Amino acid sequence: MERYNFKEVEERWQKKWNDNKIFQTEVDRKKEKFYCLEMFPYPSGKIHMGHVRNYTIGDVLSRYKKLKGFNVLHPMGWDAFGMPAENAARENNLDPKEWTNKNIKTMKKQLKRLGLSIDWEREISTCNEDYYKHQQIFFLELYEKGLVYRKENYVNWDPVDQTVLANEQVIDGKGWRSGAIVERKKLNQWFFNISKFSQDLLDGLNRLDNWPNKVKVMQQNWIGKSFGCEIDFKIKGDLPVNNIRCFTTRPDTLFGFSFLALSIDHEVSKYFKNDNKFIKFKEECSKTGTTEESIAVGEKIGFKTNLEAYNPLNPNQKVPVYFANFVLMDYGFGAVFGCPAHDQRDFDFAKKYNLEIKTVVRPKDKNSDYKVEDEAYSGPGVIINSDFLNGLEVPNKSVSETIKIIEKKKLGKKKTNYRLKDWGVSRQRYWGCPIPVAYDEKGNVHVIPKSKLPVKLPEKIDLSVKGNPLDSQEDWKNIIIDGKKCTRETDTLDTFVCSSWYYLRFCSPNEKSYGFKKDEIDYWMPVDQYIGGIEHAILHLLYSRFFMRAIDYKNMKFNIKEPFQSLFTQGMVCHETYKDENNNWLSPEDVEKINNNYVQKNNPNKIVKVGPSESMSKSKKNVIDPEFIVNNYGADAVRLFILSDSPPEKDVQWSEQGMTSSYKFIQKLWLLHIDIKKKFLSETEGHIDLEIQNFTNQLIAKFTNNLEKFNYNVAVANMYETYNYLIKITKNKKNVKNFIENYKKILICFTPFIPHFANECLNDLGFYEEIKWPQYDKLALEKEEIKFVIQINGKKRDILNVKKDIKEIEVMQEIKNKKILKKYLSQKNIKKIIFVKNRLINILINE
RNA sequence: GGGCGAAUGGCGGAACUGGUAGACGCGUUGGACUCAAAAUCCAAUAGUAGCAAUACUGUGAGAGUUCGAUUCUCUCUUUGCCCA
Repeated sequence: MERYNFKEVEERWQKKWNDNKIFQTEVDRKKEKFYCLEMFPYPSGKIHMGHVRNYTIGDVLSRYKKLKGFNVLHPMGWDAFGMPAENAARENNLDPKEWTNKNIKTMKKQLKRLGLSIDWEREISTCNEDYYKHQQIFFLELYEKGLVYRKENYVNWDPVDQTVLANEQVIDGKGWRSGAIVERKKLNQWFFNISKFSQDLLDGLNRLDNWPNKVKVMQQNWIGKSFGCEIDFKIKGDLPVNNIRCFTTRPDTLFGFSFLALSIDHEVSKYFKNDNKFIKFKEECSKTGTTEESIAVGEKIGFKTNLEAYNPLNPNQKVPVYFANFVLMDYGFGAVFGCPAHDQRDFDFAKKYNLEIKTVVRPKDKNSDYKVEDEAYSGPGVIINSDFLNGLEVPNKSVSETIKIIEKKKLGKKKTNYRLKDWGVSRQRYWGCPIPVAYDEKGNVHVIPKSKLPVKLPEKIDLSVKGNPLDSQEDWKNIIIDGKKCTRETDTLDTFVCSSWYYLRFCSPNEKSYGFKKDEIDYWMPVDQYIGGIEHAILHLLYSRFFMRAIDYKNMKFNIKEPFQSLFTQGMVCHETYKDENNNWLSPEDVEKINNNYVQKNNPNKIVKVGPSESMSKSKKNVIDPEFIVNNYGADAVRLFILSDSPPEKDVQWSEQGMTSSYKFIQKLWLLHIDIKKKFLSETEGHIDLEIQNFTNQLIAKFTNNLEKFNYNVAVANMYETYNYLIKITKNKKNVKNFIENYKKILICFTPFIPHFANECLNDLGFYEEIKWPQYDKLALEKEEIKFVIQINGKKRDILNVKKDIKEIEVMQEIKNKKILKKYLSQKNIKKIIFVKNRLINILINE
């Protein structure tokens, strides 16, 4: 029997698509566009199963939309700057550029082998000068518009590697690479003024109807809008300080006030700069990281000043003023009032320094004797022990009423606060986009003129030095601007900047003068469907939303504000984890299943411990190499399997059996195809078979619906159902004139999933014209005969095959003839009959 | 601690708007083919009882609304993710 040679067929079709430039796209204003974008990969070496899943989901959608007649833009590129390249280069004494480009070459070949419908003419790579040149122009434009600025800020500093770490590189307070305890250090850094758009970014979420609610909620929390009030506290002491301004969201707890805490960077600190004890305290503080978590978990320490603050609502009360390590300058005004009874951090602090803990809120189910004892109470309740605030409901009434009183007494005013902070974009790294500025000897900023862009990265660098390699590139660093000796900025841009506008570049990938062409943006944008992992729910997606606004700000006049119309977040690919007797991870390749026991392949006496299924990761060795799978089973089979077992938004469990069954399914489809072709292709004389016509019509309806709703796993199930049906009728039916016509429609439905196979079969039937998504007949869906359910007292007792639109009386007639129902209905009183047209009848009787 | 989601056979999962629960796949069991195995094909497969027709139970637990609830409401349990 002829076997289906997936390798030969798939490579032939891929060549054909490539040679005929099938997926190349141009602006065509007569056609409706569809921009399908998957998050572009980091070129780490080889593609992994997560990529296969992500890009297959996007490919099914792109192919479907193309068949529906849309002008589909489906591009691909590389998020090519970043630390792994620098690290790999350092370890292996390579050039990061060479390393990256080699990986891109490999991965591109692997992606092509999957048969993705990508317009490779639009390929971009963020580490190319013709990409980052435009990014530098954007940077300067944002600088001119006042959306970029420089300020001193704290960073996580690894004292061993002499480098700055991102928050996620700090693990348990230690550097991920060196293991050194991370310090807080102040550095001059560049910032994007994203917080300027806080409200706009928040408002924009309301218009994103096709985003998962989860992601919108996460962004909303990240932006963190809160209402509160700023209050001026009067200060007594021997320093020239009269007032300290605080921000608080809980002014209603002012009567529980027992200390005032300042950030060590608060301007009051200038009076202590020569105080040795304070200097020591500052050093202590620098040992805590900068993340909100490390501050919450870490020990709270304070430095008592000789100042005292008056309670604005109770001028008889005076409390001490401290510097404290849990107050950051970024929040409010770097000063908070402490109410230990109702804030855990304040509580910890008060316990340590023996400060008063005064309860001013009681839970609703407690009486006014309630006292906070072991931990702070921050829940809802009623105000107590607070003079004129007593009895107010916490938090809704109490906060707003207190603010009113404070405003009336002119002690402070209502204020909206956002948690979202400006985006620090400076990275002390080589392998990133250079920031196009320089500094003169006095430290003044000079921008590099646009005509001198791009500022290219120096080619031959010494990566073995500690810290940022660019710092030691003297010949690159020193330049003359306007006759002045200047030094280049040696920090490079956060790679999130590169990915914040790549979706725009795809619209005009070859435009030389600017990052994109406005009229092409107007045609292609927004991205109609964006697909990627949930891990980018906040940063990347928020930065992209910001960038769109920042570019538009003051000049561009985009038609749209939001870059991504719809967002789909796909689940991860998981696999069981294996360990040997010494708890070393084992790869699935080294594990074998014999008689329901897992053993090591080369050593069947050694038992393997099977752990839970977790997302594939190199460190746990539970990875399956897509290249190996594609070579063994073919691209179509992999595409089919990766979509078949779970809904795309959920995690999928990799299974060898599942993979094999997808492979076998395609082989079976091929045998079926040969049978159908033999039996029905030359059939021009026979009859028109209504059954297959109905089946096909229903299938198209189901398939269309499932594709529209991303129910790809259900669509795959529809494919199996179709096979089961076709195999049956191919045997039983003969002389059917319309068999092939319907079969062709079915094959077209299959093309988004298994494009090589389905196109091959269509050609094999002599079908060479451009394929279009088949239409279905809505009226024909409502069949003549329907299944009608008979319920007695709400329980299903029988199913009748009846004609459509049957009347209640007719159903009752039918029922009377049914033996089974007689035993339920004879000599019983019918209380009530519920008749639902074309569905069921429910007869209620007395038992 | 807060927010959001999830819970359906041995497993992954399906079920349109409240109307036949378990589609489809995997696994398992039995059979055919074979000297044998693999592959392939056929059949069965929620549980309990029964030779069977069939009956009863059943969508995490408990209540509620309804003629009827996997679906809607409330309470609880477990669990995942994000934030702290």
